Order: sequence, then structure tokens, then C-alpha cells
Amino acid sequence: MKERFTIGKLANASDVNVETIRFYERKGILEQPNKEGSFRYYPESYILKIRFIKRSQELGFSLKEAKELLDLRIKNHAKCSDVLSKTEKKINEIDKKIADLKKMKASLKNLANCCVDETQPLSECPILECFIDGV
Amino acid sequence: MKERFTIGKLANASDVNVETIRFYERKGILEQPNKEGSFRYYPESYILKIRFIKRSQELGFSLKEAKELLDLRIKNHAKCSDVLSKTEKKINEIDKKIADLKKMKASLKNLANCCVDETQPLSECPILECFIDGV
DNA sequence: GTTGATTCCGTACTATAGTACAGAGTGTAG
DNA sequence: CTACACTCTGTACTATAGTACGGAATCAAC
Repeated sequence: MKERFTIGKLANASDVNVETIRFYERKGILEQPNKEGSFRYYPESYILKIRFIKRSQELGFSLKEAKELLDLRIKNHAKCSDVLSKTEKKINEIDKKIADLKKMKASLKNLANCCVDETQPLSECPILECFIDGV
Repeated sequence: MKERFTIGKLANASDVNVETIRFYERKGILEQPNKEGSFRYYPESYILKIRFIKRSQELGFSLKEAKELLDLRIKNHAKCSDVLSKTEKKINEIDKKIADLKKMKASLKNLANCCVDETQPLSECPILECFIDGV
């Protein structure tokens, strides 16, 4: 038997505010679930959707982009090339983000290392160097 | 001879609005440069700072966090342990971001692959699977 | 079958990150 | 030495992403 969630339970399980879920519905980020009577009842998958949205934001995607990511799916093979090009674009974006995060990390590691080895030289604002070569 | 930039030149070189730079100064994100007369003149390093801030935002850091990253530096060795712990915290955050971006990417690759190989099964919302195991 | 928690809708408010603009002053190139 | 592009300060406006709240309706447990 499948679990169903009222908005309050869903909010709790997804670690967001009830108002946030309603806000997402108003904005079309989340689709409205079936209503029984006048109350919304959500399938469990919404927990995953909401967590995906929140994490996407933390990774530098806007709500709109998070929705685009959630919407990426193959409905019929005529549209496959469309999905493929969008997907490849997003993969490229993600690769750039990963590359830049790695540069940031290397820069921070270098900074941390200077705390250990006092003889290391260090510029006034060491993290600035992280994007110098080929952003 | 070092280059110096008026706010307009800096904005142009950094690919942001003049008002954005002034906004960052009001908010204390960027420190005010020396003024000659009543005009601001910036050293070249500000281009790098502003690009760093913008990119940090695209990687999911807030303005406040971007400033914290820019401010991470060793002033004297008494405070080293402080810098070290902040730096390690940020490195952990970055590692988590990288890990999740990789999961997203794998999910998108799987989706793309289904366009090529039609026999592959695909769920209704394939990207949702990306954070299922051990976020 | 009443009561208390939860949900409903709509509207208003908040925080963050800018953007726009008015009106005065300044710098510089011809 | 003047014209005009640029800068100054201050205030107001915008977009995005929520958050809060009033007052009515509903659900569920006793």
C-alpha cells in the first residue's frame, strides 16, 4: 500500500515549510497533486522532488532551472534530439561547475597548507588565484 | 606602471553593472578603494574579486559566503587554527557539492543514453534518482 | 458531535541581490 | 574653456524565493 502525505507531513518529511510547497505549486514548479475533497494528498515521490529542488538551488541552479532539470524526460522518440541537446548543455554546465569547485578546493587546500608550513609564501588574498588560469 | 580603473571601466572589465559594484561596497562585500578627489579608482585585482564573487554565486554560495571565502587569509599565526577550521569546513562543503553534481551528471548521462539505446528502461522522472542513495 | 489540529485561499510582508534614476559635480579632449 | 561623458550620493524600484497571517473549512479522535 502506497503512502500518501498531507501537505504538512510532506513539508516535514522534505524539510521545508508548508508555504514553500504551496508557493512551488503556484509558480508551477511542482504540479498540483490529486485532491480528495479539498485537501491535497501527495505521493511519496514528492519528497524526492522537493529535496532535488532544494539541493539544485544549493548547487547554483535557480528554481526555474531546477524545474527544467526535473522536466527532462523522454516522452516520445520524436523529441529525443531535443532532450539530448538540453541534457548535453546541462552536462557541460555541470562539468564547468565541478571544474571550478575543484579549483576553489585546491586554492583552499593551499591556504590550509600555509598554516602548517609557515615557510610557504602566500598572497594577500590567496583564493583569488583559483580562477586565474582558464576559467 | 599599474593600471587603475574608474568604476565604469571596472564594471566593464568584470562584466557587471556599475551599480552592482557600488552595491557591493555599500554591503561591505568589496572594500572601498582609494579615492582621488571624489572618484573611486580601483587596482586591477578588483576584476578578479568581482569575477570570483559572481562565479561563487553560480556555484551556490551567497554573497555573504563569497565574502567569507575572499576573507579567508592568514594575518598572523595565532589565528591560524581559526582559518584552518573554516577552510576545512568550506572544503567539505565543496566536496559535497562536487559529489552531488557528479550524481546529477550521471543521471543526465543515463537519460541521454536512453535516447540512443531505446531498449533502456527509464522512469517517469529519471533525474529524481540521482540523490536517492546517500545524499 | 464537539474540539483541536490541520488545511484551505488570498493577501501582505520579508530577505537577498541587484537596477534605475534624479540632480549635482567632475574630468578630459578638442 | 566648454561640451559631454562619466561619476557622485541617495532614494526608489524590481525579481526571485520564500514566510506569515487572517478567517473559513475540514478532518480525525475522543
